Amino acid sequence: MVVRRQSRMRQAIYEAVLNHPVHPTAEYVYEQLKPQHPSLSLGTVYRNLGILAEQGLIRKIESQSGADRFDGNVEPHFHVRCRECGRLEDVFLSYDGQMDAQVQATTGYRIEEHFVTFSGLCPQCGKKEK
Amino acid sequence: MVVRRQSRMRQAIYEAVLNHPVHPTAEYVYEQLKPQHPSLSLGTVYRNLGILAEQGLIRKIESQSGADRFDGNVEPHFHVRCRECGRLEDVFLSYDGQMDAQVQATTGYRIEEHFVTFSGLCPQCGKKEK
DNA sequence: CTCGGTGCAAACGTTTTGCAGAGCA
DNA sequence: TGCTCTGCAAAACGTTTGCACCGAG
Repeated sequence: MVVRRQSRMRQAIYEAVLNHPVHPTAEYVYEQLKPQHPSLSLGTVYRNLGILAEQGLIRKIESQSGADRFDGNVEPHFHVRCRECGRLEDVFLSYDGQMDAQVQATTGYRIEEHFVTFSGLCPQCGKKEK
Repeated sequence: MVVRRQSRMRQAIYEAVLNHPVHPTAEYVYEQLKPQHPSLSLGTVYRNLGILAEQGLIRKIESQSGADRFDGNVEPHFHVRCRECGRLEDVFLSYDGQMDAQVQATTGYRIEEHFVTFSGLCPQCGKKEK
């Protein structure tokens, strides 16, 4: 890997992901930082989110239909997504590493991790649907 | 929902997904059907895959980095993806519906289902990496 | 001074959409 | 005949990349 220098922009992008309660998209991070950093470009946001994910400082979460999201919490944890409004939140359940071993034995894959995503309706959308 | 008519094209697209061992992309379905249906267009494939998924006849699987994949198996089951070559296969583990209830209780979401994706190296890529 | 970071804009791959015509009920 | 489905092409969308300049070390 290339040796990375310290850069104010990357630090700001990192903090924007860390400090945000939701799991922001690249576009969202861009809009958050644009006021304080008028020269910022979207390409830089994408580049740095990619670098940060590669370094293991943040995680990239693929979102079904729509833009990728990023997560400042790198501990194993799961997510719940509202199928109506797309809201994505953390779920704290114990990570069952035994499942990885079990799948590794039956599939022949060298399993490194697994992701769990719950899907349903968030409280707001659940009310509307009734 | 709009009342759907029967269409040969949609039926053919449905069968292409069902009869295929892997989890095909829209592009792949298109290439499979093009020889027998020279007038077929990619837009029609996308439209019909969307309709079939909406009707619950197939499932849409979001694939991290790359094109969406479709799955003719609508029974709850999980997937394993090779992080190197992107191969996606089924994993048969018992579906734990209790987890849904547990998450519903702690998050307030009305949970309908959950998805599990294992990630690692497939046997071929595992060999290369050694 | 060197080499990584940045802004800008163009390009990319995937998916969606507007339209006019074909086809099912 | 109604309204859906289709092909086509253009456009939308999220993301990546080439380039020239800026800036950290």
